[in-house]
Amino acid sequence: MGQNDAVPFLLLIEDDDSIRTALELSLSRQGHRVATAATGEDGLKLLREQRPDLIVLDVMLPGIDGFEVCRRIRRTDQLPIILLTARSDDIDVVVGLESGADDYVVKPVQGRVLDARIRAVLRRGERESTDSATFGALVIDRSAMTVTKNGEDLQLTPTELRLLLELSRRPGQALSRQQLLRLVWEHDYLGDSRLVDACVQRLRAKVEDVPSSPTLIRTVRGVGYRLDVPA
Amino acid sequence: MGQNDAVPFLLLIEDDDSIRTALELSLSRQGHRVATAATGEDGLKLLREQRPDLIVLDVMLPGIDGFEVCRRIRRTDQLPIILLTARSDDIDVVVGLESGADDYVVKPVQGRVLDARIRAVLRRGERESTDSATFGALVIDRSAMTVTKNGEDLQLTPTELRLLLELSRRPGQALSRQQLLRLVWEHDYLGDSRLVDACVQRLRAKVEDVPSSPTLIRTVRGVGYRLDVPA
DNA sequence: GCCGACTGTCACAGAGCTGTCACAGGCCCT
DNA sequence: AGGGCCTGTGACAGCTCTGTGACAGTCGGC
Repeated sequence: MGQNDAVPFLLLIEDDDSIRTALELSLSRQGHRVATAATGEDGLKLLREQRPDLIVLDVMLPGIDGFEVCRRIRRTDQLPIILLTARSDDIDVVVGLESGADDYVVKPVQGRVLDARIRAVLRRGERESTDSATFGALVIDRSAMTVTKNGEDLQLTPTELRLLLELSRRPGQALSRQQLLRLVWEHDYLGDSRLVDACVQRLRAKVEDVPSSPTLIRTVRGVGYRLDVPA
Repeated sequence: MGQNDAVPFLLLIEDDDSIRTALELSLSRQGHRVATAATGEDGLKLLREQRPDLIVLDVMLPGIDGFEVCRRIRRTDQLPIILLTARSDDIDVVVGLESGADDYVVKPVQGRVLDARIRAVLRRGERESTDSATFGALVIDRSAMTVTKNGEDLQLTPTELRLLLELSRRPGQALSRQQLLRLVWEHDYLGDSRLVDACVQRLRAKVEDVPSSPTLIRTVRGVGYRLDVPA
């Protein structure tokens, strides 16, 4: 199963021998592992046997065409598919993408362009499960609801976590105490309480390297606080 | 906040008035909600305020260009970005995709093509429901609907099984009690009942090695629970 | 340097959250 | 109809977290 290998494992389905060979060579050079097939049937068979990470699929194939291969794959599989074609009609692009492809590339295509598109599609797949933001050594995983600093898990309380999440959604932007109260506490009133300050302090104690001279959660005098993106 | 709306909420960043207006109209017709900005700065500001589901970003912008906007967004945000440009040089495509964009579209572009590409990027490959999933010593067989621990069959009750299945479909992702109620019980309301907690506890008793210090089904304070993939 | 305003820090009491348990009703099977 | 297993509920204890007020420290303007 290719899913978690470091090197992407691709299946290239293309009937034209010279194009197939050229692309296989080029993609191998870019650091991919490549399996190839010349027909849709062979491709579907290889897919089941080898479980690639991504499929590059020519549209004009003998027998069942690329659109149909794409649809059949999509009935049972969610793996990324890039359609490859000589036709650049808009309607083809739409049909291709609607049959479930992730991208549609028009031939002739430079190896490094295809490579870049492959990486973009694979990246997208990885991202679906991890919505994260990075601030220096701090990584906020919004789906797991965890925060790590230099790779170590930080134990944040629910309020601290909500505060950090709201700040991280507006990086570099100063948020007033009033705004933070609304966003994090869902209060509308502001007594002159030290509520926000106290929570910021507790958060800094866990997040900052030197809590007394913070570099991430900066104080904006007369306003509130701001989460900075280190340079 | 666009995250869970049915209608995709897009942010279009494009400095050319006529193109921007045309695209906005076209995308609205395709059923999207659209916000627009004419500069990178305004776009970044709108992004933070409005939290769109996807960004369509022109490359040639006054001030900071599209590539740079893209890179800045990627430091803290994982939302999909489609680059839009008049230049079709291969090198630009590569640079664009490497600055973190999900797709790269060359102007002029038909509305329905852009729409198809937007939908392709947004299409969330609902996590592939492979037949079996493994979490440490735990193996979940979705087609047989059985769960084994160190090879031994576990006798889960129907509700426990549904709960485990829902958690395992989103490994590493924290699910709130509310979400779990909807997914497992098909409730919409959340009284302060201990329902979810009680079921989790029963599940842990069967699934965890040491139920009192669980390593698989983790509590996320203030949120809910999460099924972790052991390292 | 002085002053006022703003911010950081601390300790503590009360609130809130979670884990746990016992129990009653419901469902299914026999 | 009876019995056994599931399931949902409420109560409760333990623990963590939260909000508050007081006070010290810091910053900036004059």
